[in-house]
Amino acid sequence: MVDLGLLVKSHRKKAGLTQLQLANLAGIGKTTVFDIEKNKETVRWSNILAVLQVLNIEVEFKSPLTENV
Amino acid sequence: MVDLGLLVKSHRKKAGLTQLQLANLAGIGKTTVFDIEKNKETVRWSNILAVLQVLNIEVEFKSPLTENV
DNA sequence: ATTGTATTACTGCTAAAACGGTAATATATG
DNA sequence: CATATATTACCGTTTTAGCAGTAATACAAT
Repeated sequence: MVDLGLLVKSHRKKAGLTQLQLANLAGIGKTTVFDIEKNKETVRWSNILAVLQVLNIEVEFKSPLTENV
Repeated sequence: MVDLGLLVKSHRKKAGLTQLQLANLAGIGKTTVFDIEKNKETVRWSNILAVLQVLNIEVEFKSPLTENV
């Protein structure tokens, strides 16, 4: 697994956004953005997806069975 | 985005597991496994991770900024 | 067709995530 | 240093995901 929290944080910084701005853009609460950056894994998948979309981050799943997207 | 539900389902089948068995192995409820396979995005990230671990599926995040893992 | 198994669907209850507010700490910036 | 902004942390409240139980439907297999 990758450090999702750090990934989100670095992308947010690169985009020049504060946690609050990112939260608003993603349509979620600031606390949740904070939690995601802290790698709290009990957040909703939908909330993570919302953040990733704003930051233009894609998700890929890989396994020995999948050589595709 | 990929069809995570279908991905989980196909991997589960390949592993010869029922939803209930997968749920038990992942330490979550059968309802949640069902929800994941139905692409319900309001499930907890931790529960998705638990299922992915059992099925040996890895997660990757990609963006124009990340050429690495 | 019938029996068995798996999946899908629905229902309350409970636990906890999400949230805004606020406060304290940290991190700039002048 | 001082001021401003951002981050981290904590706290109630509200919302809701998670869950087991159950029932109904689908799907095999005999």
